[in-house]
Amino acid sequence: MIKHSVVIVDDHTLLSQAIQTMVNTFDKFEVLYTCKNGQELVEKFTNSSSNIPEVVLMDINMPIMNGIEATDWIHKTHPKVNVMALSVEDDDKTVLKMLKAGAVGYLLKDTEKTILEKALIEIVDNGFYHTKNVTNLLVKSITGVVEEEIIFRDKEIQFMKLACTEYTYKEIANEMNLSPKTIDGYRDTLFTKLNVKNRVGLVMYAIKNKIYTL
Amino acid sequence: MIKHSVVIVDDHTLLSQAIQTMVNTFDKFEVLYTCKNGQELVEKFTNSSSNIPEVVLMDINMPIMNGIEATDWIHKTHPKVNVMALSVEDDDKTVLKMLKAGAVGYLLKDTEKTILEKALIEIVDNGFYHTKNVTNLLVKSITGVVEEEIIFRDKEIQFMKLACTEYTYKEIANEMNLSPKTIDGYRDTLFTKLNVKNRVGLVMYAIKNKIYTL
DNA sequence: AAAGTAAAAGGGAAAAACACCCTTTTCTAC
DNA sequence: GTAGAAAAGGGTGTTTTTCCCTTTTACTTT
Repeated sequence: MIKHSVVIVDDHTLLSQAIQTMVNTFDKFEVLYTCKNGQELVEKFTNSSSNIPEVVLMDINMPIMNGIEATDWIHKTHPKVNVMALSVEDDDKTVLKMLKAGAVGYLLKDTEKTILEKALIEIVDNGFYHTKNVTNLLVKSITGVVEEEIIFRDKEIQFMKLACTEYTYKEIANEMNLSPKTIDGYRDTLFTKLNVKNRVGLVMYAIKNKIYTL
Repeated sequence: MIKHSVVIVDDHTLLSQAIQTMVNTFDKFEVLYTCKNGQELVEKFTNSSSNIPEVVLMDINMPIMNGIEATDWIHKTHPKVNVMALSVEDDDKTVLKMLKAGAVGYLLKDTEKTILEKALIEIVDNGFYHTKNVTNLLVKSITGVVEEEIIFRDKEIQFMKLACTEYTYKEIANEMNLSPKTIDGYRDTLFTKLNVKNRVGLVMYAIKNKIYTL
């Protein structure tokens, strides 16, 4: 029997190797190789067409090129490859971003071995696998319950990151080579955009939405 | 050949099962069972003496009873059991806490399969396995380079949590049924204690040290 | 009971943050 | 090219934060 090829992308070597060992115990699947991040995957894909698998198991939080960017890239350049997210993150926004990027499945790392096998089989057979949670989320998203992404400009992102430090606004202005007044403007628009009252609210938003990473 | 028994504790089922599969491929080791948190492990241990393994692979971040508490419990009640931490956390304080709790090894999830096997072998043979990083850390800790834990009063903790919200200090004072001036005092002593310049510094400290949880 | 100590409360002043409203410049689409 | 939008900068006043330093209150300890 020809086995379906799988590639695992996760920055934690031990985990990707462990999942590799596990997937290799599945009758219908075998792991082609593992990657530590999206960039490594891109290199593998572009190096040789024999490196293109049928399914990619993709972690989301990775350095250099994260799971969302990598999924997006695969979806655009190799649309036949099925990407399944495999993550600890289960917040609505992240899941939706991953699905928008083209993932055909989303599994939490907190699932059973048998579920992983079942999901892989469904993906090669039907082209997708979604748990109840993800389906519910999709329904919520089309009914508009999930609030849409706020778009930030580069300067705003940069400002938010600096606002998460002990710099005063004057120092931030200096750091960004802008007038303190411009910084005041950024702050004011962000306060309105994000519906926060003060700098602490801004900081909490930046952290929760991973604009500033600890 | 009699294999050495291993128990894996990790709240992410898929990962513990994957590591289980991997450990079972090692010649000298076999997995007895896996647990989702410290509490489950305690129950297993107390239920039957046949549940006591030689080695425990312990994750740190878990709900209900975390890796540090669980390691502490094992160390006190079953001193013959070797606990090896297996975590993504690699900050000095966490590692030291784990070692103080009695862990005889500390591996990052970002290591090779062969290292895990090597570490397991060393642990059953010599009673411990430590990477260079951990050894360096231990040297630092005895030379006092690692700063010791700062102790907070209950009111300070409560204040710090509220300082991470959009409340003004006046509102915090109201919330805590204290005079705004008392709150000023808390803030001032904390600024000194933590060596921060302003409220954002305080917020960042509280988040990094998990006093305020998102 | 007196003394000592630490938490709580307070006064005052300067700096920073916040709010609001307005003008000029730059970019971009039609 | 021009209209409209976005970005940047400006002015002014209010509130909050921050920093010193003092006083009161409460709680031990001897």
